[in-house]
Amino acid sequence: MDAIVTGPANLDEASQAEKDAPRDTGTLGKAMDVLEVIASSPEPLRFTDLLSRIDQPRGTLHRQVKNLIDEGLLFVNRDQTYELGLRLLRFAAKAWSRNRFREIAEPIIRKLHEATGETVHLGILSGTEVVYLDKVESRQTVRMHSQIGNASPAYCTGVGKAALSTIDDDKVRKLLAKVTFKKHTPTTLPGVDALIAELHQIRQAGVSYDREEHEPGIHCVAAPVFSRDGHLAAGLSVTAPVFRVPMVQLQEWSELVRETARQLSDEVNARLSPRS
Amino acid sequence: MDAIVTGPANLDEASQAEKDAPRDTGTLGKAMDVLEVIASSPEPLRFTDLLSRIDQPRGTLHRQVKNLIDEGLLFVNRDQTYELGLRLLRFAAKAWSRNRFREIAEPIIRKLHEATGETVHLGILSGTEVVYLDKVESRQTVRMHSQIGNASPAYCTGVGKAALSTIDDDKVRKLLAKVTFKKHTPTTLPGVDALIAELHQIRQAGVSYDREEHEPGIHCVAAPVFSRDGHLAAGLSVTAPVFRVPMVQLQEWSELVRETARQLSDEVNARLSPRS
DNA sequence: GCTTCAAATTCCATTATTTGGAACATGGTT
DNA sequence: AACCATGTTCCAAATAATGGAATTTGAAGC
Repeated sequence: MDAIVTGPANLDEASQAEKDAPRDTGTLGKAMDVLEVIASSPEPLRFTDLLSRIDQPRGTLHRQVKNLIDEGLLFVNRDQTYELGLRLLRFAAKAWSRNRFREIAEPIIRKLHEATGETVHLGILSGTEVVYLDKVESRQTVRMHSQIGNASPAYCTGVGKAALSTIDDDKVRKLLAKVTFKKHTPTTLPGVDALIAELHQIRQAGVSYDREEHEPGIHCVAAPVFSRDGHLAAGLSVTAPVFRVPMVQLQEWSELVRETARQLSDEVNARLSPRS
Repeated sequence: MDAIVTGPANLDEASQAEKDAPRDTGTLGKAMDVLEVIASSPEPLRFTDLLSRIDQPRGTLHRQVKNLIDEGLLFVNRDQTYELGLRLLRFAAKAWSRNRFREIAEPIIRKLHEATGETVHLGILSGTEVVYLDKVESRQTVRMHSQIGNASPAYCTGVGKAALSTIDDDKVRKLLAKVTFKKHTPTTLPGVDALIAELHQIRQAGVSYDREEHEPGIHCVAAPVFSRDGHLAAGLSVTAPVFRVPMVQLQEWSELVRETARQLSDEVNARLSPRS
């Protein structure tokens, strides 16, 4: 398959999305906005809560919600709060099992895990976020699945910065124009300028680091995956807790990580060819 | 949360869905049909393939597909075939991690796994299919995730038949009116009448068996999870290969499985109360 | 058991979006 | 170079979505 960067259209159009030109996906877009609000809310929402968060009249929103429910994309709890529906799970299972990029990457990231003994992530850029497509970790069966499919901001993760490094500066600026750089930890990058500066370093070094920028106590070394024509912005990383694995160790792994990512890039470009 | 049976609306309306009254979800419904066609196709589809499978004029379908792509629900490969988009993965990850039914069930199915040593599944009815919400299995890290979110027909799986047994006969008939009973193996039930007859036995016994009805060489014992007002039709099962675990062993486990399911039912009814 | 009030749901004339046929572009192949 | 299959754009007509207001529901207080 040959994944393309998804999310708010492709990179070129990404800027004029959001509020200015309200993303012309018509009725579908409005329905997805509802799903997005529900997905992003920490606590369950009732109808009135939705109403206050979405700029739509009662009747309209009500019908949209009803349609989403009828389609299995949303379900109603007994206490009249809403949750994402099971049909989304079903779709995602198919999306994942058929994703050729992930499939090609699997043996490669497994090897990287065996070499380092630490958790390895494979992530791909979707809009301004990184979605984790796969991971390999030591023991741990619990929370195993919850990680896959999770999205994190690109600007504060190793994989995210690696992925962004495959994109031109000005496109990165456009893409992240609407993103607020939330300070998750003391080392989180403060804004787009600092990020662009770091991307230059990443392009030179071929690896990126997350220096506890997203979660305190967790750092990682990552490297970008290049696809021939830039239709895919992705990266892989080795992640570890600071207390067990010092930065020096990550730096020692950097060459291995970069080489592994290069190998994956080659495989992807060979096997996800146009006209396979 | 307190999951309700999703899919083609609730059970009462399920019958008049599909073709007769073409499921009045308007534009959204048509968009989801496109996703469904792509999700259900074994091989990648190009635009013309889609066109032949969906009864829509060129221009219309083209705009629908474009909207789906802009929303990140679909992506285009370099060879112009379509796949489900990463945004679905992201939604599903949230849906799963927030699902309280699954959360409540986790320790319980884990215990069942420890007692039997075999694979345990937790499934919930969505339309006419069973979606696997969770599973616990022995070793195996590979393909771990692909199973979760997968859907199988309800009529030929242990969990599916258990879930259906919590629903009145006539509602089951309505629900399955449009389903074709595909003969996956020699023992697959031939039709709805045979199924209803078996559901009677299941209600009496409190457990259901999948006697290699879905996959040759695989059988299982399952039991239904009852929710107070029938807003949730689910089941759990212990699955094993025939060559290693004989039917007699499954029968010995039946009491344990039934008891475990009863325990889960109690927890669910206590903790997913209306007005939590 | 009755009243109250907020929340959810339904209704329908108006308005905006989707539709669909046909013309136009593209790019790979003979 | 011409062809053919596939993908893309356009716009008047048809259809579906909109949104304000009325109605129903149901939980908590009197």
